[in-house]
Amino acid sequence: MNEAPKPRRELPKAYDPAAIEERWAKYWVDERLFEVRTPAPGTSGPRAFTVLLPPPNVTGNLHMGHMFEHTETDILVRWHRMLGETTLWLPGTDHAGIATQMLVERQLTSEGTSRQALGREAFVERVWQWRKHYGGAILSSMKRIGDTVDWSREYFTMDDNLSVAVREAFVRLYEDGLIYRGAYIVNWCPRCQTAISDLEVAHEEQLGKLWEIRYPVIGAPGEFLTVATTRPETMLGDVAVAVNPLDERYTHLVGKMLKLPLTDREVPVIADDWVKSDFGTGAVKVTPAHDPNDFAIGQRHNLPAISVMDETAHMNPEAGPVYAGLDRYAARKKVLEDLEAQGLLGAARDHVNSIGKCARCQTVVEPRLSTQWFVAVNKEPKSGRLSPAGAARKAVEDGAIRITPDNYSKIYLEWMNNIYDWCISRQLWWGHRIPAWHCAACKQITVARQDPTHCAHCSGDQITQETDVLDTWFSSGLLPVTVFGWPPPAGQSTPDLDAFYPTSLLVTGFDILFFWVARMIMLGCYFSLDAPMPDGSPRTLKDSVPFREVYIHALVRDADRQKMSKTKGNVIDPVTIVEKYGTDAVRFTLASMASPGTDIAFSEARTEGYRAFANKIWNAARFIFMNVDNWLAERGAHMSFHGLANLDFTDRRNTVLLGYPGNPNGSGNASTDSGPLEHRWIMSRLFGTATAVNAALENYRLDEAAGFLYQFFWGDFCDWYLEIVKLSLDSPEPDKKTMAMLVLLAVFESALRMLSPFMPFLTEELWHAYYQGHAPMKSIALMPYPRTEKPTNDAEAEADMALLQSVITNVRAARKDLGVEEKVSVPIHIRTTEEVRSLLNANLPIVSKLARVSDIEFIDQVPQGAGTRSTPQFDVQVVYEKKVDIAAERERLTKELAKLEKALASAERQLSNPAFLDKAPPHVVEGLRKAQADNRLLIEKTRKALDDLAQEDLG
RNA sequence: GGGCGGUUAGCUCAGUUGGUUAGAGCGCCUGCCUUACAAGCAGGAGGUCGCAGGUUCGAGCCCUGCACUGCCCA
Repeated sequence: MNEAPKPRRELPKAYDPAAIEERWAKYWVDERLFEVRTPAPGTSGPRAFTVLLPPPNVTGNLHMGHMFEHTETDILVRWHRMLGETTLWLPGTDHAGIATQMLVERQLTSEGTSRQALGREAFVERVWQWRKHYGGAILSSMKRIGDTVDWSREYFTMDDNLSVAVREAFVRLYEDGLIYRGAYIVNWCPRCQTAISDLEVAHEEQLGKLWEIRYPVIGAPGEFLTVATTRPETMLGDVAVAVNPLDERYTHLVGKMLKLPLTDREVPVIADDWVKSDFGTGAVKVTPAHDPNDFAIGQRHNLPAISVMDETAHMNPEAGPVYAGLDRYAARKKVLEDLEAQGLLGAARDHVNSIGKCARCQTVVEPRLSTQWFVAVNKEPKSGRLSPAGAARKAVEDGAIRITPDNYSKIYLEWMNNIYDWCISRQLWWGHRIPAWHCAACKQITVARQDPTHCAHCSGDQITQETDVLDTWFSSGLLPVTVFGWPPPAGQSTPDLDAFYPTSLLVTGFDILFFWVARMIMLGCYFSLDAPMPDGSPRTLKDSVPFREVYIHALVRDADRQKMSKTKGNVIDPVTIVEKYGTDAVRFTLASMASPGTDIAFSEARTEGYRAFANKIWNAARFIFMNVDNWLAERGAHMSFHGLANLDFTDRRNTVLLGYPGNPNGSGNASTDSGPLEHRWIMSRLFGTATAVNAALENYRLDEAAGFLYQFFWGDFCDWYLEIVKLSLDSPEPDKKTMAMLVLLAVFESALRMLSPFMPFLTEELWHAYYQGHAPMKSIALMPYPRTEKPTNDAEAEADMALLQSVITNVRAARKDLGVEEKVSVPIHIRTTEEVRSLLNANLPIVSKLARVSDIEFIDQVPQGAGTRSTPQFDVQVVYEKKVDIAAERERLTKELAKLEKALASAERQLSNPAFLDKAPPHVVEGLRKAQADNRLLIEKTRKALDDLAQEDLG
């Protein structure tokens, strides 16, 4: 077992993330702190919280989007773990068929060879080699940024066990009638030479032309039907021209034949509703083999489909000898020239059309007629279950899956309602090869779990395996069940499915809501039904979902809100930023900007700010350690955690304070109920912050949670509490000092735990330093998260402290008005109530120290004018002889007066309205009355101050 | 063309079921090397909440229209 890296108790003056982060990152992995054993069957442990990592592409590197996604997930995962749940975050990568194949092929090209030269088997072996050597880059980055995943369960979609499951799933869907093979128009990438799914096509608006071509009408010399097209080269594959049946311009032509220019074919004029009369000329050429809409028309009218291009988007012999061999764009040029020459080319108009490009290589996609494998997502299987898409809709409609932000549910359902059959075959070599065999004799297909030797239909042995592989998303869509051991033995479940399925949460980006999320839901709901519930009862839709919650995170953009892209050159590499500012600062930046549904404009300035925050905490720790070490040394004691020995980890009603550490005398009750104000106040703020942070995390408001922590640590703890507590730490009274020490330590320890999910490295370092090698756990990440069932805020302490702060701030401001030097202590005069007076008297040292006040005199009337500040509760005057900047003072007072008068007017308007008094809730009316009274007084005082100023100016 | 969002301080964003004088971070201005922290401390400036109507005692928030803008789908 490794010792925890020894944190230095004597901290360097400045926080240096580079010095600590790699050490802890390695420690977390080496110690296997976040591995989760499968609970033994029948045991009922604490609730499990399970998250499946959306598998990054095995060829990929960590980019800002990953960093953000992982930060959000890790915060939530660490939080749940610290709440005592059995927390499993499962990492892995997918085999990324097209991307990986492309990459290795590029290597081969540079070596002067090719995939074809190598042959399929050797090529696949080569890809495995590549994966072994380079495929883990992103996983290393995950380790570096501290993702608390269970590395022992890491998966890869091409692993043996997952491959067996993928094959089983394919065979099952085929047997259930949900997988079929058919000839359809698919999106074909001529560069990748494979079919790709609808989702892998990115549409782009592009300025093109709409050409008009005249098709001669047969039997009517001189008459033409003019069609409009954006892709003239496809006319060589036309089989008809379609017009709208209601379009009177063309009714007389329907049924007639046209001469197809540049060919010797004749094609009919048909009527179809789909044609829009107001588009182009109202007549469209029909090319079923090269356009999805035309394909549909072709189906409706029983037209043939003539493919005029090959798989590389060059014209084939069907296009005719003149054009065969030309690239599609060269062919377009030639077709246009030839039409022009024959006088058949009409007008060419500018036209913005949407061009589909391959999401991988940006090549313009060619709709292509080919034979592919499909999942019939809208079909109900023979078993009578819901169709995959039907179940996936119902799961969200019924709330079995909750999507956050919830407007994505609508988008999801909208999309699911319009989903088409899913093309799952890819013409690649890298991937799960489709387990289907074609029989040369009877032409039938045999789909089997074990490689067959004979055709299942005619028993012939002339069978060859299908060459296509499966879409990567098919295997990643199965992950939620396959990573837990699906398929189970017949009629049974698996221990992992029992313990971890359905998973609790999926954190992912909007862009793969359909790519992957919808597919996981379809496949998860389908296949998990095989496994009964842990108690043996049948699984229903509610428990068949792959996850109960989906949190859709936003996009990370650059500081100018531009999408990051390699072509724009504005990509921010998270690793570079991490090295510059520290992982914690980057994580905190992302968390604090993670308002659900809003894209993040990532700015380094912001990260710099949060590095300053980390430094602030670092230095607070330095200060605390310096003091506590002296104090301990005086007693010959060291830090320990007596309270923890008795800590019941299952009693999670209150984990804000885990007992008071470092209490070497066994005495010194740290109860603060009646203690000094600052202790009661900081405790109240601590509990209040814990409540707020937990509530925010509950609602995926990481931005709010980060904000609360920032405010507490910097605002409350450092700016106020530490400054005040210095008085007690320097106190000659031992009891006072002990109490301060204990509260300070307890609050700091708790605050570190609260911050830990957000800044795991810094807090780990400081937490270990805190315990000087006597830490109660191997990691702060295994400690209970500060939480309390009953919010125990001390309203009185908070109100008193607010007043004290107000006095201090007003004195500081008045000092500035008079130009008092920072170091100089000055006497003040205060006019206030008896109550405030006694509060101030009880806390005189605080006011003296924080506002640099030498003496306080309570008087009945404070003169208005420079150096005086007024609030509803008090008037305070800084007594100091110095010339004031009259112009500046007048400006300030004038502005102040305007503000007050505006507020007063607003209050008076409302209070004089009977309807308002009648209908507004009492506390609003009361508040307004009080504000009105206060403002009247303050206005009077401000006016007086202005008058005095005028006098002074004259004098 | 269909759908979904956005418009609040110089920048990036919060703003709970409508309720008292709209907040934060960064940036900016002024003064301070006060022994935890100059990656700091203290004080300060800055917004008629895109525009126009409407509902309401009361609108940044609800409704209608408009303008600008982003994304997804076809």
